[in-house]
Amino acid sequence: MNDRQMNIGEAARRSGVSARMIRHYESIGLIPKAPRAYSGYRAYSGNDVHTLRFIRQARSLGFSVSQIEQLLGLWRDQSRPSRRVKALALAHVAELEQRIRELGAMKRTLEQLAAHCHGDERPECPILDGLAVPAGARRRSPARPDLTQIKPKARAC
Amino acid sequence: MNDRQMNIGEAARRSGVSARMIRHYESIGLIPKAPRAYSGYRAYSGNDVHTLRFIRQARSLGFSVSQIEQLLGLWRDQSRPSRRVKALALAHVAELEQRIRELGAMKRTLEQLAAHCHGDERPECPILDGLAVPAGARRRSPARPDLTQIKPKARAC
DNA sequence: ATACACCTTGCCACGATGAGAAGGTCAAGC
DNA sequence: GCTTGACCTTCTCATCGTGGCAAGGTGTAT
Repeated sequence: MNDRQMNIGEAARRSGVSARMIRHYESIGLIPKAPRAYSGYRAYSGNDVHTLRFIRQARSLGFSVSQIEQLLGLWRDQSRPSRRVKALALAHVAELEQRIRELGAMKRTLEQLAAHCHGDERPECPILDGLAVPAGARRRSPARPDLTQIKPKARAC
Repeated sequence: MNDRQMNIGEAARRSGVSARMIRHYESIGLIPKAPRAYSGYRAYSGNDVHTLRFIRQARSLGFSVSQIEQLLGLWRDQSRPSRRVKALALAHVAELEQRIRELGAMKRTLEQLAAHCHGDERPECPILDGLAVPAGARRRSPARPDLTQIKPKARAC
């Protein structure tokens, strides 16, 4: 029943992946090039929609496109050892934890600064003062190398 | 002693902002155009370095460039009400919290999927199955009621 | 004079997504 | 037939912060 071919719009609606992103995924090789109808329109099957849903789900869990590439490969490989999938998933969990820790550190620092700020009409502001002073100089134990330096992985989500 | 003018490289070293990013910040108007020596080299003062450190610190706390623009404005305005700074900071804390929540939700979902995966040589894999099924349709897994119901917070191996 | 470190500008790339332009295709209604 | 409107095609540009590379000018030390 799902063997009906459909255009990109319907595939987008059914999968939850925008038509724009379907084309994008095709262009970067994440999904194979869709066959074209005589009109030049891309033609998708129910199976393709299934794949797109897989991709959307993986994206919503924060997997990068290259990770999804691997996941798709494992998904299609009926004889994969589940060990490899689990390793991928747990590695991603670790990444998520790392990013959560980084954001948490930012939040904590900022909250501490904000806690000391009156937040009224007066100009004195420990928040601005805190930003103006290098992070390490604000510590009780003056560890020279600023271990508080965090490097966001250039990947906002 | 800090009135000495310096080239971009030294300003970068002293502030912790790369020369590249200093030029970038200048080009997008976050910092004013640096005066040029006869050679065409940009000339920076100790004050400029101070500003750059402020920027670096704000970036490391996750403020966006446009937010930093506002913070710089408040920093320079000696008569700002600290209320406005605090509002900015707390709004950013809320953003951070939001992102942390999102990442935490991803992590939790992924951990739950991983917890049910044996992670051995066999191909069966609840992780891939979970990705293949739309999120809403995965309330319970009737296939293995013993695992899903007994272990609420199963930890992955 | 020659080497080398530093500076300049400019373009390209990342990742995932959105916006828009300019044009082709299809199906329904007259 | 013809028009309309929804849908499709490709293309380019923008986001955001950062890095890389290239080609060329400058400054200083040997």
